[in-house]
Amino acid sequence: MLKITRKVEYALIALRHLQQNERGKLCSAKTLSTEYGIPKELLAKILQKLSKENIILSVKGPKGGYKISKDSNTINMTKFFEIMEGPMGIVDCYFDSNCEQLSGCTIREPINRINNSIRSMFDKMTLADITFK
Amino acid sequence: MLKITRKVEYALIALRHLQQNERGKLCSAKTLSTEYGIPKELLAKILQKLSKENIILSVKGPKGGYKISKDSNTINMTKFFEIMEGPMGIVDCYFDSNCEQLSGCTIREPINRINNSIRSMFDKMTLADITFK
DNA sequence: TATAATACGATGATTTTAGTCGTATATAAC
DNA sequence: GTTATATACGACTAAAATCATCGTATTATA
Repeated sequence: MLKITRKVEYALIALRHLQQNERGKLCSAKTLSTEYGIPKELLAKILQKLSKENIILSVKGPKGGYKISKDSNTINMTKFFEIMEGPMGIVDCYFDSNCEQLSGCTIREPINRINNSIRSMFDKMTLADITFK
Repeated sequence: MLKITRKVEYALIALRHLQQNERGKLCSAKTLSTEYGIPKELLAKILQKLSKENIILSVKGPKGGYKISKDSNTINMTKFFEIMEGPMGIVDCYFDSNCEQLSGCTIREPINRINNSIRSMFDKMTLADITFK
């Protein structure tokens, strides 16, 4: 419980690498995959998602690959997690609420408070805090 | 990702009920189960665990059941989560580390910082914050 | 002695997460 | 223009975690 997924982990590893890479230099999914022992196809899809969201930039063809984009610094961790995994909340009932507590949920408020605390914590944390420091 | 489990959810609902119950009055697993629409056997096991950890007190036999213990106020959420689910961390490599990053994990430190932030947040939060307020 | 409760381990089902495969598209180099 | 190497993307399979059930033992009340 309260875990981040491998997808997020892999994304952070890749982003850190690209972030610290020489400016403008491209790095392919294959390179990253072999360097960090991450399944290639899986990493590829992760990089594609990051690219789609303009966190990284992609170049196709031989000698192609990815590099970090300027946007990456401005993104906070809440947004990053939601890009990678969809809506973030410690319980599901915030998004797809088909929860059927017979007599009304008694822990909604306290759960809400926990949730807000976590979100506000990640709001204040930028992607660069993870990929640089 | 970053979700609490149903087990924890059910525990909190049950604890809140017991907390707000008349002092000394017992409440059975069956009662709680039907009142909140929680699978009986599952809830039973959760209550047994809480009892084993002295968060609640159990009485066997007909007219038996559970009631809140005094200890429950002194427990923080980090401890509570760990009682319910074992070691708490946003990644596994803190406990059973058989992680095989070929060239050393590059995100260990930042992940650590996130982890500490979450833990310290839950350290400051008591079970009573959830079951009372 | 029958009944209603907790105690607990084993097993099965479901859901989520992780990983793979196949195919299309773009582009550099020859 | 053909080949090789890269990204793009959707469908599928595998593995793991979570959720739930079952069976049986124990305890204590009436």
